[in-house]
Amino acid sequence: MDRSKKDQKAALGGLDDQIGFALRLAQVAVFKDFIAALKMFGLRPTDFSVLAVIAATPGLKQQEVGELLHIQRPNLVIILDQLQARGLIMRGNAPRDRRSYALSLTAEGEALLEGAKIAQGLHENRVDALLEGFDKTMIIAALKRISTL
Amino acid sequence: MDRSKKDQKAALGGLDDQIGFALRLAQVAVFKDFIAALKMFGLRPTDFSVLAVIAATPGLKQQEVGELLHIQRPNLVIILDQLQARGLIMRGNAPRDRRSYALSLTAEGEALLEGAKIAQGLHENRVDALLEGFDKTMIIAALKRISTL
DNA sequence: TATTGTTATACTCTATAACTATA
DNA sequence: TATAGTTATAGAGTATAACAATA
Repeated sequence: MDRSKKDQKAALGGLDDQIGFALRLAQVAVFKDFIAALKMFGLRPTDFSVLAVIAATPGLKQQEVGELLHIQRPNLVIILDQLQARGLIMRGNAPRDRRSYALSLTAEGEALLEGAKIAQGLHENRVDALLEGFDKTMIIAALKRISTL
Repeated sequence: MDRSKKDQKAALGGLDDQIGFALRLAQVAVFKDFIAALKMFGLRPTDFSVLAVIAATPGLKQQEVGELLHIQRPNLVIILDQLQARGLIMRGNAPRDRRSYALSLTAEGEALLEGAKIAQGLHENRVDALLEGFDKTMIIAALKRISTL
């Protein structure tokens, strides 16, 4: 171990051995890159995830989307308003419940999501390149386990 | 693989294979537990990290603390104001630069940090318990690597 | 001129209470 | 009485510009 690394470790007072500290720094770095990757589509990470979930299961209600992505219902309303104003999603009639909407993507939404997914793949490749020598599948499994805390 | 897990995977539209999505959920879960662990000390994660860094290297300037923890200088001012108002830190005179302060913990700050570090250890143990079967050292190494993105 | 700490401010995210229309 | 979506709002956390004191 070289001197500069030892010094940094001392300077952080044991912080860099904390899983939470390491998680936060990693998450900030990955989101920074992901946000940049989505910028040309006018999407934020949350927008992307909402579109992806609706595309995977058309007909979903707002509450169901919120539960899947851990987005509070009031906050999801704003996000969907914006996506709808851009013509990316539709709030269709739900089969037998006039309180809720059946969400779906427009053709434009499908097209944009397809492009965004390519950008997301390139972003993921950049992360993968850094993880050479690590078992990414195992890392994601560990992260999912941690999420159950 | 059982049916419910397959369904969930489909419903998330591939999102749960994204490193960023997994990172975010894990970070939220860990911070939720960490925030709860620190609550009885009246500290937030950021307060804890600031105290830990100052304790590790007394005499640090505000800017140096900000660089170590990725906290913008204006935001750090507020945090230090609060810690100082509680009598946990001191803004001493810097040796040969009257623009900056030499930061240090008060005796009270040292005592509080010691207690908080114990709580942090218990928190870390809870995470470790979940990670049985995983190589935590390798996971943290991977997270640090990801942070260089 | 450049830097340290500061003030003011704004923007995003997230969280909660209360309303409406339906069930 | 409960639920889905909505509105309004409040609280974190984070970001930038500009100023005073000092280098």
